Amino acid sequence: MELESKRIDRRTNRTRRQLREAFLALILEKGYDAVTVEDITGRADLGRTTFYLHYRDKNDLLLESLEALVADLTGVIARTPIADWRTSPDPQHPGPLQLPLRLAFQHAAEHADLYRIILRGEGRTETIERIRQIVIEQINHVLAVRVAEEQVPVHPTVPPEVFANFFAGAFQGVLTWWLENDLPYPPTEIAALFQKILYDGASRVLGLPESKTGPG
Amino acid sequence: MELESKRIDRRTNRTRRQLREAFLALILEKGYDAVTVEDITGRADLGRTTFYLHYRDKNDLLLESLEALVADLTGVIARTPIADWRTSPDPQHPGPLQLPLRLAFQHAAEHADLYRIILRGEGRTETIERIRQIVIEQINHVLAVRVAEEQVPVHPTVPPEVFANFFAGAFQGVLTWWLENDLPYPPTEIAALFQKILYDGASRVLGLPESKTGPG
DNA sequence: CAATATAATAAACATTGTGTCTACTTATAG
DNA sequence: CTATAAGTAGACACAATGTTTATTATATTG
Repeated sequence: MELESKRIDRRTNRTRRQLREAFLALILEKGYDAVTVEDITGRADLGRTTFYLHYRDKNDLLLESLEALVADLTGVIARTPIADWRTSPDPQHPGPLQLPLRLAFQHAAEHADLYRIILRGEGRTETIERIRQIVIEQINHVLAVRVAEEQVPVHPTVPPEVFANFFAGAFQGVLTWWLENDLPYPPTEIAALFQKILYDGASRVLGLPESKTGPG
Repeated sequence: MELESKRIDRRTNRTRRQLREAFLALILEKGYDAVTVEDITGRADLGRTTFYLHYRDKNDLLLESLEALVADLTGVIARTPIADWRTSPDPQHPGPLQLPLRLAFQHAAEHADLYRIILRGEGRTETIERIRQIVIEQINHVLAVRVAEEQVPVHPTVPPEVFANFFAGAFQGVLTWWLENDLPYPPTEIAALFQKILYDGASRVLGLPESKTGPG
C-alpha cells in the first residue's frame, strides 16, 4: 500500500507512519471527532508541534490514508490481466463487474479497519463521497465498454446514472454490513451473493412473481 | 410534521422553530461543521445563551429534526390503508415494497432539504445510521410477512440480512443521487426505475446474458 | 387586569482545542 | 565530520464551547 516509498529522511517516514497508525487506532477507539491532535501525538510519542510539520489538520492526515487506499485498489484492479475479466470462475454470473467486485471485497478484507473508518463516515463528508464517485466511475467505464461492444442496448431501459448510483449504493450497503459484522462470509462468497441479487433481481432471489418486462 | 404541537409557552415554540430553521439553512450554506452556535442564534435573532436553554449542542438540535422526520414518514406509511398495498397501480412490478417505496420518494421530495442534509452525512455519524436501520427494519418486516404468507421460499437463495442491506444501500444511493440532482424525475417515476432494477436485476435491465439460476 | 411563573438576555468566566512561532536539540545524509 | 533537516518544548493568540448570574421581558392563569 505504498505510503512512504522514497521519502529521503528516515525520520520523516517513521514520524508519518506513527501519526497515521496512532490516528487510525484512536478513531476506532473513540471516533474521529473525539480525537485531538494532542491525543495523536501523545499516542505516537511525538511533540504536538511535530504534527503540524506534516499535516494541516486531522482531516489532512486521514485523507492521506484514504488516497493511498484508493490508489492501491485501483492499482490492483488495473493490474489484473484483462484475460481474467472473461474467464473468471463464477459461470453462473458472468457479468462484466464480476472480477472487480471480487477484488474490491478482497481488498476491503485486507484493509478492514481503514474501510470501516471510511464507511462509517468518520472524518469529513468528502471522504465517503470520494469513494462513491470512484465506484460510479468504474461502473460507467464498464458500461461504456459494453455499449461500445454492443452488448448493451443503446437505449437501456434504465438511465445509466440511475443504475450506477443504485449499484454504488448497494455495494456500499453490503460492504458496510459485511465489515461491521466481522466478515461473516469469505470475500468470494459475499461477492457472489452480491452479484446474485444484482443480476437476478429480487423477483428471482425472493421467488416473487416474475415481472412482465422482457430483457433489454 | 408535528414538531411543536402542544408545548405550553408560545415563546418556547417560536424560539425552537427559529433555531431549527436557522440551523438547517446554515448547514446548507456552509456545512454542519462550519456552523457555530453563535451563527445559529445570530441568524435566529436570539441570544447565544438561549440556545443552551433548549439543546445540549448542535447535534441535539439536528437530531430533533431527524426524529420528527422519521416519525412523520413511518406515520405516513402506517396510515396508508392496507388495501392499497395490493392494488397500487404499477402492475409491471407488483412487489410488496412498491407502495412504501413510492411514499418514501414522495416524502423525500416534500422535505428535500432536510433529506439532503441527512444523506450528506452532515452532523454526527449516528444520523445516517439511524435512517439505514429504519429502512432495514421495514424490509425485514415486509419479508417476514411474505414468508408467513408462504409467498417467499423458506430458505431464500440469499440470506435476508444481505438482501436487506443491499436494498437499503441501493435505496440510499438512488435517493441521494435524485436529491443532489434536484429531482430530475417525478417521485413515482424514480420509484418505478428503482423497482425495475431491483426486481428484474441487472441481467434484464442491461440486457446481459441470463443467469442460469432459476427462481426460488 | 394583575400576579406569578417562565423565558430570554447580556456579560463574564473557565475550559479546551487549534494553529503558529521561536529558540534549542538531536539525528541523518553525504 | 559537518551541514542540513527534523523533532521538541514552551509560549502565544484565537475561536468556540458550555455554565453561571443577575436582570429584563413576556405569557399564562385565575
